[in-house]
Amino acid sequence: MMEKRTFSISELSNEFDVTTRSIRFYEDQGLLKPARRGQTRIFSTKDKVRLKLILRGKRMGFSLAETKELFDLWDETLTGNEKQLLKMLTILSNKRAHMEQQKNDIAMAEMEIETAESRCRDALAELKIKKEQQASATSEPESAAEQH
Amino acid sequence: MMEKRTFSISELSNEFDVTTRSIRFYEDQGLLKPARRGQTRIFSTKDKVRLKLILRGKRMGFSLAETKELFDLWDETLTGNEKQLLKMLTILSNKRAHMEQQKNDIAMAEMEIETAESRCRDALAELKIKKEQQASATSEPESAAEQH
DNA sequence: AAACTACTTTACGTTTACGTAAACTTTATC
DNA sequence: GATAAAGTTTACGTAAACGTAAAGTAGTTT
Repeated sequence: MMEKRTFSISELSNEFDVTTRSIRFYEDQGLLKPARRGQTRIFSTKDKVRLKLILRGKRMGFSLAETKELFDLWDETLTGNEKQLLKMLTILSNKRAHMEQQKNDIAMAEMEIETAESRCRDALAELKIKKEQQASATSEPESAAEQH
Repeated sequence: MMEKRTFSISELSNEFDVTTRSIRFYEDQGLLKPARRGQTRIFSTKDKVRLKLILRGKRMGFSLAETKELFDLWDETLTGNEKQLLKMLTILSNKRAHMEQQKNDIAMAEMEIETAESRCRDALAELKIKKEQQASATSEPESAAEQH
């Protein structure tokens, strides 16, 4: 019932399509904290979840530093004092605002993509008509006379 | 009725909250093509629109090179051959996919932000209760005896 | 005319997020 | 026990997107 609970670096690398270099870099920056067996890194499911969050954060435009700050604050909420908790709430609120902006951006972009697509389709249709005219002009030479 | 049709670099800089350095850099990279009066740049409304698109692209995670490619293809659709138009449609389709991914990411993140917020609120409520208990313990010393 | 303001070019510096190569260790396989 | 496979550290290199400083020009206000 329980998922496999540890992962090698290459397993994560394959699963998330990210280089081992990147994973090690994320550890170096304090975003991941894999255990070790000898020298070898052993990643827990927590590490795996965090890696997923890192990558999603990147897609959303967050820097590694921002994501790390969130992770750190999140850990502190377990034992956190009031100040930390309030700071966390502030940051979460900012993320919300950021996401609202992004939703707006996406909505605008979607509309523009639609108009761009129809412009392309129209242009293609134009080309097609021209081609057909050309074809009929060569196969029915008398129509060339009509062009006078 | 018509909007003012030209802008100085600092006007755009102020309006979009971006440095003049960035604007010049965008020109340097071929994303903007302001006219000149002597040495001085004169930006048209088209430039202004493009600047807006550049910035929104950035917020959406597009590189300047990607945005430039879109601009170039867009211009070509006016005179474009079939190949260019089909390429444009492909790219637009990719952008759509990208945006679907982003919408997914945002939806997930929104959920997680909500759970994070309630965790914070719960923790704050806990702290408040503790504080009140402490306060009543000091103001009503006999309750200390109850702790036996 | 002097000073101010906005604009310009040139060019080197900086941060982020890795890529890439070299040299080494540990573990599994033949 | 050699050799391959997967892992490691160390360290220099790189692309993108500007920041920043220097030095010059062009118009305009005092």
